Amino acid sequence: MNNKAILMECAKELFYAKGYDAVGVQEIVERAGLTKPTLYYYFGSKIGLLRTLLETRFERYLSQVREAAETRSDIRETLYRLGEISCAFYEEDRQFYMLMMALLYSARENEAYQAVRPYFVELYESVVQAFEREAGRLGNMRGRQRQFAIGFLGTIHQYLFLQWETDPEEASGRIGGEQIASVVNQFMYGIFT
Amino acid sequence: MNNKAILMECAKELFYAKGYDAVGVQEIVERAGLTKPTLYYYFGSKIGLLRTLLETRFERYLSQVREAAETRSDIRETLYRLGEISCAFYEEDRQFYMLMMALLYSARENEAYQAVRPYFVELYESVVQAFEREAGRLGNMRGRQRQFAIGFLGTIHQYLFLQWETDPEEASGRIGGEQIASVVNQFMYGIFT
DNA sequence: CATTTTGTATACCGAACGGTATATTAATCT
DNA sequence: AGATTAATATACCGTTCGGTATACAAAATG
Repeated sequence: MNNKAILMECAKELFYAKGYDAVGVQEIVERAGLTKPTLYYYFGSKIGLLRTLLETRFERYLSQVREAAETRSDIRETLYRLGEISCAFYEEDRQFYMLMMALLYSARENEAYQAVRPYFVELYESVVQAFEREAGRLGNMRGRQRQFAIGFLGTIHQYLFLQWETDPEEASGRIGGEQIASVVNQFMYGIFT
Repeated sequence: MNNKAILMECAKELFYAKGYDAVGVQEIVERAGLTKPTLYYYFGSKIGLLRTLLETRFERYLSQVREAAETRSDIRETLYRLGEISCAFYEEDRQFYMLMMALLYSARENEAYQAVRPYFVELYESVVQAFEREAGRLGNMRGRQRQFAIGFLGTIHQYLFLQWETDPEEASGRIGGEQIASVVNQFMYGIFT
């Protein structure tokens, strides 16, 4: 790993553990075994570091979501695929996933929030699109695609959040396909399944 | 309002807007038109201020939830009541509600997170209890009460989150009973209703 | 080989951080 | 009235904040 990558990794760990605002630039470079000018050389600013981190890590997930949402298939299939992708993203780096969520829920004025927001807006819009493609087939959706999209993403996330509260370290193995199917099922058909 | 209450109100507004860590004690007292020793006289520390704020605002909501969760009735009725209470809590002070969520999603090491966590644990456990009381009647729940509880709270919250993203200011009126019923319905019976 | 570009470090900036020692005023109690 | 307590302010503490001016070494480029 080169110094740029080291800085991003250290920053991610610290942002996750202490929160973006609470982490000092000094702290990041100390963990990386480097000095401040090096960080400023690569990223220009603290928020620049975060932005680079988001760009390199979130974009791949987002493109997978886009593809799944655009692929014309059964809604259940689509939702399952979206669940699968999201779980994989979570498992790839739990810290990063939870950091994203923390940033999403941080204050509006906060520049860290403003940095993640566009990514979540696009994520959300992709999922809305998936539901909209189904609107024709599901006669009773009557403009509730937005509610469904945010509800679905929320359900998936709640599941991962529970998973993580139970076992923050990656002790347990991968999340099984049946589990994803169970969550998708619950979302689609409710709790009496 | 006495100075203690003024300080809490100002702190809440700032914590909501900028995040707990990003707000300085100086900033709070300036907005309140007071000085630091006054704040430290009442709360002892910055985190003490937050703790007092949580205690005075969250406890009431929590006791309502407890009561609703313990009241023996139809599960649908119970969920509706919980939705109602949560919406009321949200509408009573949207800033405070969103601040709570932001704190819940902040980093584990963060003392602000540690301050809110117990409240959410109790909230969660109350709802688990409500589902557990129904376990006998719902034969197919087989130990999924925890998943349902967090799923339900998540669904309600996602709905409020959408509501707030759409209209952060309290421009629109109260959330209607049918809307709550619709969300509870979606949770219970899925999206094909 | 000379020059430019890339990458890294030392040492510093003013500002803001959370918190406090001390003093003073206003209200309460004896 | 005198003593005590509650409530507020002035002025300060050492530390850390994000960021930078400058210098220097290594590597790429002509």
